Amino acid sequence: MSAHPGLAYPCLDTPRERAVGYDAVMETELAPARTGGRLVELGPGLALPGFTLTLSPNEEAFGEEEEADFVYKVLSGAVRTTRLLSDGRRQIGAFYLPGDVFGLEFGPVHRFSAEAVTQTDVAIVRRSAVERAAERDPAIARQLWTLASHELADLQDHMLLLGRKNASERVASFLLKLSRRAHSRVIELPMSRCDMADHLGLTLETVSRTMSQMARSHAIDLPNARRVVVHDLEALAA
Amino acid sequence: MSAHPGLAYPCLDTPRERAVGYDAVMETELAPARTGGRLVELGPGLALPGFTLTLSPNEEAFGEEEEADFVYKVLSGAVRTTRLLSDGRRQIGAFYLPGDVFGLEFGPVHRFSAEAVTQTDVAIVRRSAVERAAERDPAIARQLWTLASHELADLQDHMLLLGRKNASERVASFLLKLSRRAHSRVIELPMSRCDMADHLGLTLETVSRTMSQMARSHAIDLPNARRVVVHDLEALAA
DNA sequence: CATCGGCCTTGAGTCAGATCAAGCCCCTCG
DNA sequence: CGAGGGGCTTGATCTGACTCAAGGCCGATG
Repeated sequence: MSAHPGLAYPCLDTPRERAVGYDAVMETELAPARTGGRLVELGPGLALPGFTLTLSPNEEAFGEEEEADFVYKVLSGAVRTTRLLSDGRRQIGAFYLPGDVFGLEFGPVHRFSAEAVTQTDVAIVRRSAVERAAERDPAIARQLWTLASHELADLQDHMLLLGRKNASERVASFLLKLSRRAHSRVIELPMSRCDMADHLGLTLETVSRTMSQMARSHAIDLPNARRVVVHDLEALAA
Repeated sequence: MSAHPGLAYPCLDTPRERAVGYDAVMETELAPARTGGRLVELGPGLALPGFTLTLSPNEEAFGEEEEADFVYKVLSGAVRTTRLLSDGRRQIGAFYLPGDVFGLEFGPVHRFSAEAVTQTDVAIVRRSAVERAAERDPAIARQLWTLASHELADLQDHMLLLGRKNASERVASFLLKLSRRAHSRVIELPMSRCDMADHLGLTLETVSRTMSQMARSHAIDLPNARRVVVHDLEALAA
């Protein structure tokens, strides 16, 4: 459970080194009884033995093309999944907040990398254990399909956002989603403007300007850069 | 199996009427022996009893929010999946060509609509039959996960395209994908410029201009609007 | 407490792609 | 064969978001 030093790099610095530290985890995971394994609840009524692990900011949980041996659940902090173009352009597919499951792959390898946004605790479960459980119990299989279902629905929504919405609609949709998710009009943003931009298909300057504009028009409050109070975003989005 | 008249509408005309014709299908499907049911191969070694159906251009296979009772496979023609914004902006999530399976949902309802691009034959299988088969046989369940896997991988790629690529990269990626898919440098485009634009997050004019430009620089040939011969797209995309 | 380094904001200028507007091509149908 | 219409192309213009650049804020650090 040791935290490895996060790799500091500017916003658009390209190829990141793989954070190490998995060998130890994999070893301990193979002997759960001796090393403090615990039950991880991947879904309602879907608990499997696994382990916890702390990631430093920007540390990778897994990299693109890496073997998908584990399924992850965020306990605290935040995780982003990213794909890179060879020249360093980056697309953040999704952010995962406490309670979210990520890294649930269908194929043998991950098709994107996952990195901690801030210091983050994750629980991990061996994929083989998940698969065995699903084959034993159709209800568990259905649970997994439900997880994947929400994932896919979010991706579809996000494609519409990336393909057809303008800057203020994108930012508004994002903030509304976070607000709904937090059940609160007050949002703590764990991610930088650059992360938001790479998620929304904008530049960080445009994100910043758009949020300033929203604050000026009293659709939101910005007590500081990482805190947003939503007032009248519905009106603004429309 | 009767073809219902396609609804003719301009490119960006918004809310489409639901094409009817399912009641008949559902009835026949319930009595397969008597009405010509056949085995539909959803994946390698995954054949289930189902039916065929012909869709006219622009006819819906299913609509957004409709119950996901069937899984579909394209036999001939082409299908697009679309999501709409209230003001008519449209995002085409994917095109499905002969051999492709679509409409495989995790949740109870479809999260997008599916329409025929051209006249299209599809095979349909009851979803309940698919689920029952998956619960009986883990190998079938794995087949379904593989299908979903490719779907998800494509969505991820497409998000990167929508979020971070410029117009010529988008068109180039699209044409390359079709070319790879067809195992041929000659592509027949079943879809209009408008459909391409709504898939790539561009306007139809930009798609047209970009392709003309590619033809002028001899990266492609355009014998006519719906046929493309790929020459040197790799170079152009880079 | 001063300095440093990330982030964030803001401004000015530019440009890729959207918008608006003809006109063309080609297929269908009378 | 001529008219009509849908889809495609092309041109002119506009504009929203990007780029480049400067400076401010703030937390970490010595």
